Amino acid sequence: MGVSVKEVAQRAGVSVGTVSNVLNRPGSVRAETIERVQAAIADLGYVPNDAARQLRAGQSTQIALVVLDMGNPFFTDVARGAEEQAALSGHTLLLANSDESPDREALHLDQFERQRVAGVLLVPTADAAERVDRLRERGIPVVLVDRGASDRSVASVAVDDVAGGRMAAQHLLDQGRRTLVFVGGPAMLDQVRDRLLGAQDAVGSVPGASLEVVPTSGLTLDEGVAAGERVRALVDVGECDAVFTGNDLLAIGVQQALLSGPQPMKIPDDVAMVGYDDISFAAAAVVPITSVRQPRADMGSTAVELLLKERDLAPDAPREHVVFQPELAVRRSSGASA
Amino acid sequence: MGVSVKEVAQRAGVSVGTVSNVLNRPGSVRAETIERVQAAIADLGYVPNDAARQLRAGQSTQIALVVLDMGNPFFTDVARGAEEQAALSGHTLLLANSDESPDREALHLDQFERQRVAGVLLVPTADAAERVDRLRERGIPVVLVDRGASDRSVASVAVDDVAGGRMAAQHLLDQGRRTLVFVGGPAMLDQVRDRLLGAQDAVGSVPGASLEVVPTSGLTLDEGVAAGERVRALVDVGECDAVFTGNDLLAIGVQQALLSGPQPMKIPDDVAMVGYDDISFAAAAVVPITSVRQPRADMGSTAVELLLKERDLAPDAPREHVVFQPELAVRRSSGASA
DNA sequence: CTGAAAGCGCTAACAG
DNA sequence: CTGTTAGCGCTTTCAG
Repeated sequence: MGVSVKEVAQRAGVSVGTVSNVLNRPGSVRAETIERVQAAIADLGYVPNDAARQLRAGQSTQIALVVLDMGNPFFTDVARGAEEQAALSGHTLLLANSDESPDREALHLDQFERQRVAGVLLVPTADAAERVDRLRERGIPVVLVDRGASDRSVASVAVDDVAGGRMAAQHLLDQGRRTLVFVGGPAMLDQVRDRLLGAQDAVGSVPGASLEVVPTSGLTLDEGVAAGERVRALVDVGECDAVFTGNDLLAIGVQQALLSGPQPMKIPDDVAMVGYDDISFAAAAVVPITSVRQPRADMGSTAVELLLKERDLAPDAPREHVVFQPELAVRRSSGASA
Repeated sequence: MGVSVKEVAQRAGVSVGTVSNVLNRPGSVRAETIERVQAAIADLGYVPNDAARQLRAGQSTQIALVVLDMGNPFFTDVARGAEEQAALSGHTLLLANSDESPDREALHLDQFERQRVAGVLLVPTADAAERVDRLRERGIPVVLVDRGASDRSVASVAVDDVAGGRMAAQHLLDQGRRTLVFVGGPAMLDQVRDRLLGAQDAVGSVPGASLEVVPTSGLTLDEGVAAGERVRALVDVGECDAVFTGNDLLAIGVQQALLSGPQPMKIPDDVAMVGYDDISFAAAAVVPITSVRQPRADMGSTAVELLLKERDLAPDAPREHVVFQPELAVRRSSGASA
């Protein structure tokens, strides 16, 4: 179809090998020849064919990132960090969305296998262990993102979600709240589970404090709205004076439900709230939301770094597990300033 | 490196051609042979190499979408619509972010050219006409998204932004507001320009009404916060009683600025607000934001449809220009219910 | 420093 | 229905 090295070579009066050298090892070509070749490239409008190059190389120059929800600013920020870091080494980022569905995740992973990507950064849905092993057997390095993998020989970069959950619950307890509710799910997501574990830990060490769980089937705004209705019922009967949500999208949804309708609740008076991720919308909510902050961009760039290191690691060598510590961004929703 | 058709063929006791047939035209192969080949594929863990397939085909099966801001839910929704439609025809979506930068846009476009993608859906930064022409000369079809292209022979799918702008301003005027401010930029973005034009049109037909422009250098939350400070000053001196922003991110930022500080403004009493895009966060803002709604997912899927039609269109044939009509989602920020 | 030639993995004729 | 073969465009020895 298009213009190929052959035509460029012909036009410049050199061989294809020389054209390739001009493109990839200009140091080994006479200056005058380079010029001639480049003139031919410009004249003909030659554009290298990545597929051919890649077929030859045996591997693509793309790094794939599979996230749980592209509509969640948390993940787009992680992606941004990853993209920048990838660019530094001439790699390009391929972004895919699993929508928290293992099937969609598998579909994407299959596709990446066929593409022979240079590596995969995966925010896993549930136990994606099998899929991960398979990729690695095929020679595609994998780094788990936003989730620890202490038990496995897979590199990972995550935030200490147990600490984050504990931090959130402790903050609520410090404000004198005692009947906490955790909103989040699906339970099989490790991130969610860990945040809940941390919260339970904090609550468990305060006599008289309780933590109930309102499960959701996803970490989205809509799920938050639905869960908010159930939280409202609990508040009404005096069984909830504080809410901790699995992420900020959920928190924003819960808040929306709590504040709407004929009898809007007072936040933080009736219920205090803490979210997770500290996305920029959390600060812009009706009542600005206290949230557990994660170093999003750093997670992305670190994941890429770990991935690139994989190349010179023996298959059975131990892997790095980078764990960031979360911070609490305190805002009005938790009633801390009062 | 990996397993290839050759090894599968050997193992199954057939030729490579037959393996290829099993994969691509199973109808023309005996059932028993198919089984044998598939067993070999499973045993060996064979995964087709896309690069080779693509090299042969001359074109990839990927469709690229370049958006202005991956952090903006508006664009991720467009992407979602596009991805689903693309999947219907066995295509895969490649998402790229220009961050409103023509340079980054060019970088991505170059990369897509090398990849020989099946087509490009582009939300153009400024006048990307040259780049678009070049892609099309190279045989890569292009569809412009979120922006009309009436003057050009390039297919496009957009929303009538002039009508949207007019609608927003008219709504504000209907509430009795007279000193409007438009927040948005950069001015070179066609979407922004059209929305402003529509607003000016509406304002121009009401005696005594005015429209001032507070320019921004991007359509982000942060830019909105910065612009909000300037809006506040205008409100203070009585030169603004209503704000219309180029998109919802800006609106949320402006609102955040207006509501913070020692003297928070009253919305809609002191200033009424209307945004654009109707992203889900608009309804969850401190004061729920009235916004001009665009059919995001439809725009994405329609763009893919137009792109696929391109293949059987003569280079100089006229192109379709799908234009959706926006709707106004009225909420508290514009004071309409009062 | 440059040219010739082999081959990456796959598909599509074309024969048989 | 199945086997053989010729490239797709590129890089990379290996000679010269």
